[in-house]
Amino acid sequence: MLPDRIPSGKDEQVMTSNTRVRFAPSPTGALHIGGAHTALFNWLWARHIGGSFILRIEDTDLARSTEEHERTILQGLSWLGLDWDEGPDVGGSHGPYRQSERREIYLRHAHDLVRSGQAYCEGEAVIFSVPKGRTVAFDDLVYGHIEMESDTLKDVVLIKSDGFPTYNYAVVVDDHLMEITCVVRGEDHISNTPKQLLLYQALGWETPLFAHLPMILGKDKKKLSKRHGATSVYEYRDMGYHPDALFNYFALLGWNPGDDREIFTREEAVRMFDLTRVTKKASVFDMDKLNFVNQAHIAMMPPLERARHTFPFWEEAGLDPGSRSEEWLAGVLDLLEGRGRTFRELAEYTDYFLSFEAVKKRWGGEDIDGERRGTLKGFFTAMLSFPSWSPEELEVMAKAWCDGKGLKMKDVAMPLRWALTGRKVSPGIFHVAAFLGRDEVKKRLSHYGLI
RNA sequence: GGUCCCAUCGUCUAGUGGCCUAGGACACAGCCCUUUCAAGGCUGCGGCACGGGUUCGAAUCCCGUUGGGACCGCCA
Repeated sequence: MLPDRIPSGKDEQVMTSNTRVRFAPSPTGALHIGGAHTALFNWLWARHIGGSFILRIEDTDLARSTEEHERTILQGLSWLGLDWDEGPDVGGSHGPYRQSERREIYLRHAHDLVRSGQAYCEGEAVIFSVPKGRTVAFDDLVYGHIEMESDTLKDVVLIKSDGFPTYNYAVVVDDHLMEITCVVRGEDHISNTPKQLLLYQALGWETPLFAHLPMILGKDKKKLSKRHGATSVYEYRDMGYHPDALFNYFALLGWNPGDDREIFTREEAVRMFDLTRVTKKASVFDMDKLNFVNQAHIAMMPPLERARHTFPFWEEAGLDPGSRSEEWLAGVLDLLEGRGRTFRELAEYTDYFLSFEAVKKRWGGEDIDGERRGTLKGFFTAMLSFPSWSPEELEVMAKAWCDGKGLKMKDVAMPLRWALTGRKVSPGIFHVAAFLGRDEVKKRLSHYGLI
């Protein structure tokens, strides 16, 4: 009754086309990390094997479900780059895809169970009587063989007093009717699986395959919650993470391609993904690693795209990137050469290109005494009248000038850095100067009385 | 409490009995590069939870202990 073969290797080609997996969120909040991770693995498997990815909304909790949350979840999935073949918004041949719209169906099958003596009514509720003395077993694609005695289970409420189905019941009815072939969900559902299996048997339905995914925990190894920081994918977007990077990082939580590759594109992940390579141990969400992955993705994206992603963060910082061309903005970011782990940092690290005001707020021209000021004036004046304005030639010129005066490069580079950026760190300062242009550099140096 | 699951560096992991004096990545430390900070390169730190078996041989198989997690809701 339980298909005990798992699709792998050459068999994949045969079984593929009708593979159907689903992500079934409850619209009681934003799309959080755990949900996104589960959705991602379902999507990855569907796309890898050429099957269908179905989205189903489990809105049977009247008190907490809202349309607003449903919209947010759908948008969150889209932001992550996950698309679905059937769902509440796009429809499909196995709808409706909202449980609140399938009440007749749940009621019908519940009554069948009552009629056949496998369930009983208690007030308005319908309850499944768990058969005694049965060993319920299944072969999880990730966790292997799992079995449990039915005697350890309590009867299962099927229909609540409000007429809505419970999770454990609705999930069985829907997965069957929607012809889901493999249920991929969080490991917290392993304990629920036996009672669902009993329901499949009572209804006379074939069971799908199951693949449970390891949980994602916080740094303290406890279930991820607000205490651990951002938990919804939108918070990551707002902090300046690229969806491809979050995608890449999520894919690495509980799975790896089998070689040493850690940075990959969506397409590469689809090609390499395999449910049978999913690990069993719960993993800790590590911001350091996410930052690294995000930095890697920012580094490999096309300059113009990088600029487009940074745009809103410049605006948020009160700057006016719209006054510049996209090419110019992309050029600014090119100067960063790998600096910055998030788009937010990219914007922050380049604010002085868009506004001298930001520089003035950070540095008032202090720490330069009279004697040094005189020396610097000499250099900056020479620099501003130097025929070439290419960063390389400016650097050569500066080096020669310093050598002639017995000075170190940093003796002139650091004051220039402060005057141009208002910071003690920046990309190569002659590259900054070159990009800013001779006039702007002159304006800033003159403001600080350095020419 | 009952049931189920898990257990390799701080973190993510490779590893399916000999290729492992355990490999990679992040983080951390140091060095190189250098006008600063990154990036890049190199080096280092650091792990098979513990105890029994099985075996010529165990991170890998079995049992137990310990630790962690999940479920046991008319939440999902």
